[in-house]
Amino acid sequence: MEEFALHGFEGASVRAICRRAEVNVAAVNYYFRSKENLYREVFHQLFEDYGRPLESWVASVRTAREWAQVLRSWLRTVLGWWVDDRPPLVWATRLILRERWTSSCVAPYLVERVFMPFRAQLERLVRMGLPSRTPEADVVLWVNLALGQMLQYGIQDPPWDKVVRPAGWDRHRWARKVADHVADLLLDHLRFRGGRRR
Amino acid sequence: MEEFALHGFEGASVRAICRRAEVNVAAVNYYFRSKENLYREVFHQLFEDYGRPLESWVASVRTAREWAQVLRSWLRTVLGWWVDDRPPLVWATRLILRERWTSSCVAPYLVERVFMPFRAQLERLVRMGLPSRTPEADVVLWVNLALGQMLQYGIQDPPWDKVVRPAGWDRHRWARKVADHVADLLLDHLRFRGGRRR
DNA sequence: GTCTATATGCTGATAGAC
DNA sequence: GTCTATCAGCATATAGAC
Repeated sequence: MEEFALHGFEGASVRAICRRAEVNVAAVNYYFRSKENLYREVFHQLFEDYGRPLESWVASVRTAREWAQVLRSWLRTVLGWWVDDRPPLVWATRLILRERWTSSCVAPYLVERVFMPFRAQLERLVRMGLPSRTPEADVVLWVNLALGQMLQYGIQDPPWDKVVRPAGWDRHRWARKVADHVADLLLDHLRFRGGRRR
Repeated sequence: MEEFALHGFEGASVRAICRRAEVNVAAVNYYFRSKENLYREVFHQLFEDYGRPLESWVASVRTAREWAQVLRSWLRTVLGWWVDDRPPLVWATRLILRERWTSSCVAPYLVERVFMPFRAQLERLVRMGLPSRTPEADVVLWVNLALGQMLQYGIQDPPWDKVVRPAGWDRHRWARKVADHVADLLLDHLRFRGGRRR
């Protein structure tokens, strides 16, 4: 996972992976048949339950008060994941960002099974704050407003860390500030209209 | 430029570049001394004047009305660049996004000489809408809210294009919608307080 | 199953003919 | 300046000994 996250699919070498795993170089091809299959396996293991723990929060919303709380907590938690620089979260973030801008064979899996369901959670929360006949486009605008911030703050390595965060703020304190800013914005422009079953 | 934009620094091969340029493989090392120097040259040529044409807009703001207009035009124009899929803009976007998440030797140049000045334009516009003693952090929040959208919509290749834009919207019409949404948001929460000389 | 040795191919860089 | 041939090194994958 770490080798792929640091160097990408092409940049990571089977030799380096085997050296770090303390196995011989033939092991990858013996157990996985190819480097590509190993890469797929990494994604399945890393992303199988991505976003799953938050699903119950969204499903439990009943009142306007709960809606506001869950929306804020969801943004705080998820942004917290994206700025986390410890394994395995940092590997997941790096791999998503890599696949987003240079897609490989796993990109369809990542979009369909990981990103779309994850995104659907926020979409559902946003829909609760808009009239029932709101066009799809307006929902997407608000969802992407928030998701754009995830992208922005995922990976804060030099020299780009200077660009993303003011001096004197550590990543976690800043992530909370950003999440609250986005939450305030959403709560300011949306109004709870009751949780609708899909 | 295109080879580096499509495959990255490591993925692009000197042979492929020379084939496409219809020169022999020794030419790169003869003229540039190394592949890395060629890469640097690509960045200098591509980014020397990035964002320059918009600087005069920002400098010309005098009234609240002009401020609102320039802010909106700036966002529309820049987002238009980021969703543009024609050379050389699409190469520039791809290279920025690559360098953002897997930095190489040119990243410091890109941050200092390209991204920071570009970002400073928006920062100046945002500052015009906030009280003079507003903490740095609040300015960064608003600037990044907008810049996060650029990232989000830069490169809309499958399968990620489904994630970013509702069905039935072409990229340019959608980019305008997004820019206006962000502009409305900023104009809603900020108020022109006079352009201050820096 | 585990490992070494090797096959085959591509990489960036360069020596030397023209 | 331009080009071909070649170098040394690394890549994935695999054959075959143990």
